[in-house]
Amino acid sequence: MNESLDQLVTLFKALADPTRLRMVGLLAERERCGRDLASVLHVSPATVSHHLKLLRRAGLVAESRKQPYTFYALDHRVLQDAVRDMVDTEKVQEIAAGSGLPEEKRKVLRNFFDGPRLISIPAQRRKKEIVFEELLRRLPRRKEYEEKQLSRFIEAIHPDFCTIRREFIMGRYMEREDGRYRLTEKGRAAIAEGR
Amino acid sequence: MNESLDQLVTLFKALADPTRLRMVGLLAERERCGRDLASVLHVSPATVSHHLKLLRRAGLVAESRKQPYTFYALDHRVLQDAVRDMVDTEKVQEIAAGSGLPEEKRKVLRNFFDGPRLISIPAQRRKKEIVFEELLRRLPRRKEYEEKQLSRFIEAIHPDFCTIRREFIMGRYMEREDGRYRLTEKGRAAIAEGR
DNA sequence: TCATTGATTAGATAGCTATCTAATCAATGA
DNA sequence: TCATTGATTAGATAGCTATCTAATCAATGA
Repeated sequence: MNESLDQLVTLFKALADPTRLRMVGLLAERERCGRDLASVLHVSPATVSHHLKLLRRAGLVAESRKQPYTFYALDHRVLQDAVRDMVDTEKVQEIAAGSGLPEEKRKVLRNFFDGPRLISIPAQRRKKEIVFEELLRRLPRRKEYEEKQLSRFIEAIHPDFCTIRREFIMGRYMEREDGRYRLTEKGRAAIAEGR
Repeated sequence: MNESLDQLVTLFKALADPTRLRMVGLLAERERCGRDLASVLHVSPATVSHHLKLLRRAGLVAESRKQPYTFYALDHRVLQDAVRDMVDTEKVQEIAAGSGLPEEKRKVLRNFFDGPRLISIPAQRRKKEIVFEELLRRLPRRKEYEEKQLSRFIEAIHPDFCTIRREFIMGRYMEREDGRYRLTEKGRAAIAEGR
């Protein structure tokens, strides 16, 4: 799940340096030996070797030994695959998601939320739980909320603030006293744990 | 000319860190405020602020203030444009080229070389000069070359090694003594300067 | 066998960077 | 007016990294 994140980071790290990026450009043009690269880039052969190691690690170079030279060329595939992922918004989302919540929660949240707004209140107990904990997380953090204030916050996410406010109490995420609402221990834990 | 290299490096640097890459993923999903990002990513708000600065610098985020929050969202355009450049081999070549040789030389070399091989020997004096200096650069570096050896090296690049070998002498890039060839001062300068 | 030559590795170093805590800022609501 | 809250900045620090020189390796040709 996290592999793809690490792999992408390795790739972007490889490209995140002017010398290496120029190397990539040079190798895209034609294969070149290390000595040539060093002289074109005005760095020492040792430095070229160092950069090649990082490019290799990212899977960007193909090499062929022809004594006394080693010729390096760009392997476009890795670059193109990765780069295509970044154009696809869905794929980009997965990068973050993969290393965050477990599959189940992500799916539920995706189904019931439309960006900032809740589409509908789930009926199933488990799904309801996931959604309500997310709602909790999205509230501005206050030591306590007045009923009117809390309702306003909820309304920004879903019109039926009455039901949701009531569910917060019934689910023991919040407790109410004198018309004031406060997070319970369980509520605070859900916020912290969820993410 | 170099702007595009620097811009790309800035972009890849922005993406070359697991925390930031996850931020990009999260912001691709929907806009989020700083506090949320901090809690999802398990880092301090200060760290989020730091990363946002780098993402902003790369042109990756759009923000909208809604007291007391600032909401950040991914601006896909920059990412997609840049990333598309990397899929296009020609564009990638330009990255390196732009920050190397002047326009004229690049054009001549592109026209007369097909990767590792010389297509034809230019007739125009200026173009000939550019091409011969490139040939010189591509020879294995030796203190001196025997005629046969030199011919073999040249032949790997173009079949008419006789003409080219002769031109090396006539252009004063090399001098010949006892059937042995050596680079002149001018020859060495051309190699060093050219790149 | 030894000198040459391209590539890599080891070791050093200056400069960068991800992260934190603490301080400050800016807006809000009590 | 003051406490709260989210965001940013200042300053510190541990760890990373681009680069170099020097040493070593590996193949070749004299």
